[in-house]
Amino acid sequence: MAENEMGLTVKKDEDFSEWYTQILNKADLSDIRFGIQGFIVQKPWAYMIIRKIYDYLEKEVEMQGHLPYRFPTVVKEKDLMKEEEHAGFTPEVFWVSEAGDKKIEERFALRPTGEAQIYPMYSLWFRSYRDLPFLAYQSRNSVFRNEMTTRPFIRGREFMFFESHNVYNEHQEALDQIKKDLETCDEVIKKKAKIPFYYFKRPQWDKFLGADDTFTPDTVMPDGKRNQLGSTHDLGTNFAKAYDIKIRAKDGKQQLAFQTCFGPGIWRIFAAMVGIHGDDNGLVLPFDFAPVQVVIVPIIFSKKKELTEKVLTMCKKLETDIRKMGYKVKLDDRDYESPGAKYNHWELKGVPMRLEVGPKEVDEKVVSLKLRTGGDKEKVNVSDLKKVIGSKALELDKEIEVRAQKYFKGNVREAKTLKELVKIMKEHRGFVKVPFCSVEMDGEKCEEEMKAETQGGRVCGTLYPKEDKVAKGQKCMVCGKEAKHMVYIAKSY
RNA sequence: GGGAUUGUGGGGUAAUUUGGCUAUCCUUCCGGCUUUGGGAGCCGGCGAUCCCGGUUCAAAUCCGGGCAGUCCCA
Repeated sequence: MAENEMGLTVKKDEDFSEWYTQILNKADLSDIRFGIQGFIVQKPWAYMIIRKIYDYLEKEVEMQGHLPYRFPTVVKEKDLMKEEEHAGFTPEVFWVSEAGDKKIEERFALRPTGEAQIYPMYSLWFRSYRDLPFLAYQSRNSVFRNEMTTRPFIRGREFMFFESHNVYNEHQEALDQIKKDLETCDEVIKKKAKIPFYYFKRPQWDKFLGADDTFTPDTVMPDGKRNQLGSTHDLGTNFAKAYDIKIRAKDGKQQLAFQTCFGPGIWRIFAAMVGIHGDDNGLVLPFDFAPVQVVIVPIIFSKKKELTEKVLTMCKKLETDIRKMGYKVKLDDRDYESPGAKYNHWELKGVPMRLEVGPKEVDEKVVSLKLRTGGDKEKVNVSDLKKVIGSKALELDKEIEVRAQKYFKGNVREAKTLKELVKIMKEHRGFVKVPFCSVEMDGEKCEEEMKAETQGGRVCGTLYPKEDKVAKGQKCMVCGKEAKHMVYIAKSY
């Protein structure tokens, strides 16, 4: 009877929007009642998962030689304006223009992404080709004055961010780094978080302003909308020109430095994990991301003291042993909740593995094990536990991965004509692969027409690094000219 | 950025149309008894009309403004 209030009351397939809102609340992931538009509180269960995403990313890029640093929370107006003058891009920001009751003469902004605050320093730091390459990153939040509808962890005015900003002598080094950024996304987002995605090269009209090329890992959410999980940019020497990042080359001449920047959207990755892996009972988490990996639920009886003692003694020993094995374990020995209530609670939170221990288990020296992804309860000998937790963790991860891949594949379709595309997007959304004339600037007008016809479909780009082949004689689905590329269309957040 | 809609205990709601008595019910939470192998039961208790202004004898209810949320569409 309490089911209606405590568990999820909608099915993910039937109303994803409502499901998403409910799970954020009921799994205790965020609190949207902070009271300033677009700013939310990340509660412990969410933040522990988010921190894990950071851990993996930081480890990956540090292995590539990136150094950590931390820039201030603010950025000078003059430096922001440079970005606009040279790249034509100024994000909407919050201005700091008063301190106490005094006006600040030269106002400054709460920082959006780091280019405008980092590159002026880079201009001071590098003098010689010997100073390069320079690879560094920071993990921190980003603030925009975003007037659009906000959605927790997907679009807000403040969000958790990660950015690397690299400087090179040669353009080839920049291109190599783009590939490494792709590998980083593969490693963390695909392999660890089990989120399938496409790596796109964005069309020229939709790249990061000031970049020569933009690449993005994009996935699709259960409501069929594209979720851009990050981006990496080949900046060429554009920003070096704007921010005066010059080095003395081997031959003695001054030259502009080449740059890349890479920014996985931490919250977007989190939102994808919640939305794609979760089910009608709650969160489903890959084993390594779970704040609690193994929960022990004792079956206890208030009337039978001795029996309860016996059960709890075994549970406490299990807890200690499992912790020693290196797993994050929790013994839920609350005596005022029924076992059923506990099962539902921890399933809502996405704990991967549950061990039940009652009098029967104590006598047989076993535990009953149940996986979050389903299947029957299994009895496991206590002496085999270490081995079994390890193998069950792999089994769970595999199951999550297979489900996610199947889901992703089911959200990719093909269309040859605009009419077909319109029909598909009306019914399914997701990614649709289509023949398209051009991803250079001359293709933009075809996108506009397609966007109007499909009510918001956008060209995500071409697959990278390996573009789809275009069959002979394929025509652009919009203008009918020869199709030079196969591109993917999707609506986005 | 466009449109729609909402704001009542921690969460979900009734009363709002037609202003009026002690603001309804469910749940959570707290205390007690009892119970525990898939969301137990009974008894008792705490707890609310988003903010500012206006109209009125009287405002959760009507009017104006603000703040915030949700949904649909770009």
